[in-house]
Amino acid sequence: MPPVVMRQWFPRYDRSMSESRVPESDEAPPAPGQVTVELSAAIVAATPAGPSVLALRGEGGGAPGLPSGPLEATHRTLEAGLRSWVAEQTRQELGHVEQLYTFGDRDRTACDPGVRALSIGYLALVREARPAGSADAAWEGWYRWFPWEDRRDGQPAALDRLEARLVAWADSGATAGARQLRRDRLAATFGTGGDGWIEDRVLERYELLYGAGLVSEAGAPPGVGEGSVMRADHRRILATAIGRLRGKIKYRPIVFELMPPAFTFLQLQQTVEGLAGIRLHKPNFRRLVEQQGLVEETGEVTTETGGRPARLLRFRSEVLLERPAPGLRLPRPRQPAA
Amino acid sequence: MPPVVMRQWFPRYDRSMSESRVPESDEAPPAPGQVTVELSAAIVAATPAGPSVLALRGEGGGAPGLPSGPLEATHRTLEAGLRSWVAEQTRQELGHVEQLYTFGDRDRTACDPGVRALSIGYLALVREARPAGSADAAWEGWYRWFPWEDRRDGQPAALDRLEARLVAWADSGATAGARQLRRDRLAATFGTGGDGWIEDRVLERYELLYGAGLVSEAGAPPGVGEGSVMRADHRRILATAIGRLRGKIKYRPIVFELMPPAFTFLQLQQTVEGLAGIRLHKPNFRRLVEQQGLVEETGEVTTETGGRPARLLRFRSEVLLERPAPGLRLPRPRQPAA
DNA sequence: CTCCTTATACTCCGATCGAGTATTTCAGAG
DNA sequence: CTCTGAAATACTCGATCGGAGTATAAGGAG
Repeated sequence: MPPVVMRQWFPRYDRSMSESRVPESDEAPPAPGQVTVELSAAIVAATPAGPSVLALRGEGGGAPGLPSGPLEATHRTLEAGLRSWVAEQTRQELGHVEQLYTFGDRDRTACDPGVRALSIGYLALVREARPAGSADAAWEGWYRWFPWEDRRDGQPAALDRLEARLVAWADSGATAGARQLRRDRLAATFGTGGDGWIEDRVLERYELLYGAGLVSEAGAPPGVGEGSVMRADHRRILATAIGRLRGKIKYRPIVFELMPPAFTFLQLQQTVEGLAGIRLHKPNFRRLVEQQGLVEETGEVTTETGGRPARLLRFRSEVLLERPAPGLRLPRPRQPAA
Repeated sequence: MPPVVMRQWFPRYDRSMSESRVPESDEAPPAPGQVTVELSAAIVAATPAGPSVLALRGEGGGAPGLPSGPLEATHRTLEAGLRSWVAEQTRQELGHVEQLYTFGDRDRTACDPGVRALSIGYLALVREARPAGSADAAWEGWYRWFPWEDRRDGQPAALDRLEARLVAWADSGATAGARQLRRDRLAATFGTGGDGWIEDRVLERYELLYGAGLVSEAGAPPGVGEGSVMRADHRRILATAIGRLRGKIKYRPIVFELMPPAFTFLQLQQTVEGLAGIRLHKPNFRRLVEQQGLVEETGEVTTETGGRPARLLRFRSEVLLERPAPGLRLPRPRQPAA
């Protein structure tokens, strides 16, 4: 996968940055039997090269993580708590925010087993990937952590490597029944061989890879797994975020939360392609967006795109009131008739 | 709405019941600043008359609630904790279980404000609505709590009553801008007038009604709101469950988790209609199910349906591996050309 | 002026799906 | 035994959706 170039839709953005306070984790050590709650956000922005998330450098050379912090008594709502941590650690103005999932497996939190660590993951979308806001925060292409999820240029090499090892994993089941079960699960999540690939099932694929020991873990020697490592369960949260976003663009006009106020058809298409990790047919995508009434022309054009000047569009927020499910149905290659 | 008749697909089920232990809530009073976690399940079963949930009678004449209990240190995972509470309080064998949402607003928990009460809601599906398992548990049609959500026999009277009051609520906004915002939100969630009604948005509708003070609350005089009351935030969890289920049947074959091993087309259709709260076109539903390859014939027929004997079907679980999104697309009446 | 690049417009055609109608097959009443 | 009603099942029509391909327009660089 080519490195994500951080050219922005809005390259001219420039605002004074200020450093953020690192959360102090030594406020009160949790007593045994108690519950701690961590709020984490996968903050996503779109760039021409693909979607990016805001990652915080790990302390002391550790694995990077998502912006996060503990739930505190002062937070009126969970989302408010999340927003306050994000505001403190980054300089982003969050647009759409939604809760993803609450993780709480006892055996998957490496730390003190006497304390129950709940982790509530959130997805947040921002319109422009501003300068990260602190020296510890940086925008990174999200496929860095999920290289097998990017099928825009055909099946990625990472997936080629993984597939062989996944088959080996399936065949290493203890009993014949277990092997069949593993093969079935493999077929359902990875679609075996590229056809039948379902973009949404990011978390299911990650969990399968995790169970099969095929993703890198913090502390493991390099090369043993695919993709970069994240702190705690943050990579799992990111997988959930990607899956949710991929699923949701199909039935809600959520992509526009990632777009600047005015954009071209191709920019919109490339954003969707980046999110979904697949390529789309240009004329059909155009027609789809047009006839869905999701956008309207601003009247202006831009010549920044290279060839013929492109008309600029804006999102028609009225569709939220008009149409029932104004999403961008992703085309699925039609099966040849049986 | 006619009262839900508890005739079962499986009326012949008969197993010795045993009383369940009521959870002791006095194990250790939470200290200020601490976090408590309650796990609650909306357990859903399908009956010919419509979907039902298992409700626990409220103690001392209080409002009924969902099976639930606090997260404990012995629970390995959140789902395991939920299952153990459900096993203790009911006699149901849960099939599909999925996490819905974590609620944690400080101001919406009526009890001790010093303690943060998290509430993690789950959706669970069971194949047969067995006898409730304890004298305190009972199956209830879910539209009892959401009468405005049942559009199977046209727009329900409850919604008629509500609409007038919702418009009044919208028009009582402080500023012109607030009024427009309220009208827009109303249009988006309720579809104003019946067309544009989107089944999934159950929670959004409930939250709007809640905010407008139009749903019954515990302790309020009868008649002030529509629908029955539930303990704590359990009604909110149920709203989330209904919405999730309605959304999910469209892209995953989840209805079959509610069906007995063999069933007829009409039973399947009525189950879907009950869940979605709308009526479907019989021949088209048939064709849809057939050509989707979701079911296969068992070879047997049943005469219990009244007229011509109906063939019995079973779910083809293989489709989970074959097809990408094997859901039951719900038909949406086509708009007359503009 | 040529060529390259991108934007935009249009066509074809199979598959989908809403809507309606006709036919079969049983149970039970007369 | 026959009629009747209820439900199951089968078939048709036509609009539209949407995948795939191709053609044309309009700028910039050389």
